[in-house]
Amino acid sequence: MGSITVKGCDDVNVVPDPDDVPKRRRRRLLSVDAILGAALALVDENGRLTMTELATRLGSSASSIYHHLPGRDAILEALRDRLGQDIGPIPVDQPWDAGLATWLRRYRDAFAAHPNLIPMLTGQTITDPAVLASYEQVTGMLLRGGFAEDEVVLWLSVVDNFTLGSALDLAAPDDVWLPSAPAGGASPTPRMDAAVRAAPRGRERADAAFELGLTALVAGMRAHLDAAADNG
Amino acid sequence: MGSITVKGCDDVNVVPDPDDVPKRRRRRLLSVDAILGAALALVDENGRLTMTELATRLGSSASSIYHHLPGRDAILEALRDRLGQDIGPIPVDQPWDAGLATWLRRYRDAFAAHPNLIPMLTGQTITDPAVLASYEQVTGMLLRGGFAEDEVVLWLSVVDNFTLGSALDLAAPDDVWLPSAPAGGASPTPRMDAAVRAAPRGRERADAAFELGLTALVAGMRAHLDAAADNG
DNA sequence: ACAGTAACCGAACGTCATTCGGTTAAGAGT
DNA sequence: ACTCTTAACCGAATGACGTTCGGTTACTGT
Repeated sequence: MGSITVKGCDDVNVVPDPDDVPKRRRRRLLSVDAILGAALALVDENGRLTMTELATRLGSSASSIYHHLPGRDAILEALRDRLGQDIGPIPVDQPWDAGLATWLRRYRDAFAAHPNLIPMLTGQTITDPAVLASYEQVTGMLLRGGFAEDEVVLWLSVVDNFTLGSALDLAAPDDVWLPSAPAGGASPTPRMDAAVRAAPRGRERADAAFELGLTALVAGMRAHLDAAADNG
Repeated sequence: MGSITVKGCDDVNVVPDPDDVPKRRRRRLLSVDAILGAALALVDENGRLTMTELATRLGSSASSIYHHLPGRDAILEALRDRLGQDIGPIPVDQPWDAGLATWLRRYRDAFAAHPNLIPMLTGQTITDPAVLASYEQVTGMLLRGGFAEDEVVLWLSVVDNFTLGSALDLAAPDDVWLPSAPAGGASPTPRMDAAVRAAPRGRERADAAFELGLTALVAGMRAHLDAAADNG
C-alpha cells in the first residue's frame, strides 16, 4: 500500500480513537463524523450536496467545514469509502460461487441504501483499506475456485461493472421501462410495451433484474471454468 | 410513445428536413448540429463542458447558444441520443445469443468512442426513437429465442446495466487495478497484487473484461433458458 | 494569568449556467 | 424597392455555487 493517496487529505477516514477526540481544542459543533452524517442525509433527501445547505443543516458556516475536510470532493470520497465499509467482510467458508454471490448482494445492498449517492461517485474508485481487503479476499476465493491468475482481475472487473451498473439502475428514473401510453395510433414498440406491462416496476424490477443477472453471471463463470478444465 | 417528453425542449432531435434549413431567418454561425459537434469535441478533449468554452470554440457568445438549444442539459441529452444512434440497427437474421452479443458490443463501442461523456449521462435514459426501435428489436429477438414475456424486461435491464457499467469502466481511472508498489513492508493485498500484475491494464483490461463478461452473461442466459425448458 | 492556536465566522472571489434588453439583418409581404 | 417582422446574435447582469482569506472567539497547556 501507500501507493494510493487521497489528494490533499490523508486523514479523512479517521479511526475513532477515544484519545483523539478530547485532545482537540474547541470542538463545539462540527466534527468529521457529524459533517459526513449530515452530508449523507442531505444527499439521501435532496439528491444533491451543496456546501451552503450542508452548513445550514449543521448550524454553522460553510467556511467552517473546510477546517475539518479539505473540500466537497473529500466529502464525497469519504462517503464512498464509508459506503464500502458497509459491505463488510466476505464469508470465507463458502465455495467461490456462493461466496461471490453473497459478496455482490451485500455490495449492491450497500449502494441501494443510498441510491442518490451513486451517480455522484461514478468514475471514482474505492481506496478504503477495508474495501481493498475484501477485494483481496475475493481474489483468494476465485483462485481457490480454480480461476487462472491472469483472469482473476478481469472477472473482478466484470462483477464490479455489473454491480455498479445495477446500482445505477436504482437511481435512474424508470422512463424506458415504464409502459408507454399508446397515443391514439399504434405504438412503434408493441412487443416492448407488452413486455414492460408484464414485468415488475421500479425498485422491484431493479431488484429482480439484479438477482437474475447475478445468477446468470455466476452460471456463466462456472461454465467458463468447466470449459477451461476440459481444455487444459 | 408520446409519454416521454424531453423537458423544456421538444425539438432537440430535429430530423434533417431539407425544406426546414433554408427557411430559417439568419443562419450565420450557429446551428444545432454545429453546437453538438463542438460540444462533443469539447467533452472528448477536456472531459467537461462549459457554455463559455463552447461559445469560444464556436466563435460566438454563450447566450447565443440558447436560441438553438434550451440549455446545457439539453445539449447532454442530445449527445446521449446521438450516441445511441451510433449503435445502429441490430441484425435480425441471427439467433438471439449471437444477435444480443453483437448489439451489446456495438452499444459499448458507441460509448467507448467518447469515454469522457459517459459519466455525464448516468442517471438519464435514452429517449431517441432510433434507440427505442432497437430495444423493440431486441425484445422481439429474445421472445423468439424462447424467453418468457414477463422476464424479457428483466434481461434487458441486466444487459443494459452490465454494458453501462462496463462503459463507465472505460472512463474511470485504473487505480484499484494498477499494481500497487510494495512500500517496504509486505502488502496487505498480496494475492490481488499478483493477479493485477498478471492481467492486462487500462483500455486492454476493460476490453478483455467486457468480452469475458459478455460471454459469461450470454452463457448464463442460455443455461437459464434450458432450465426453464426442462421444468416447463 | 497568559500565550498559542483550533474552531469558527462573514465577506469576498472566481466560475459557472442562465436571463434580459437591445441590435442587426434576412426575408416576407406589398 | 421599401418596409416590417422577427430570427439570430451580443454584452451585461443575475444568482448559485465552491472555495479562500482575514479576523475573532474561547479552549488548553503552562
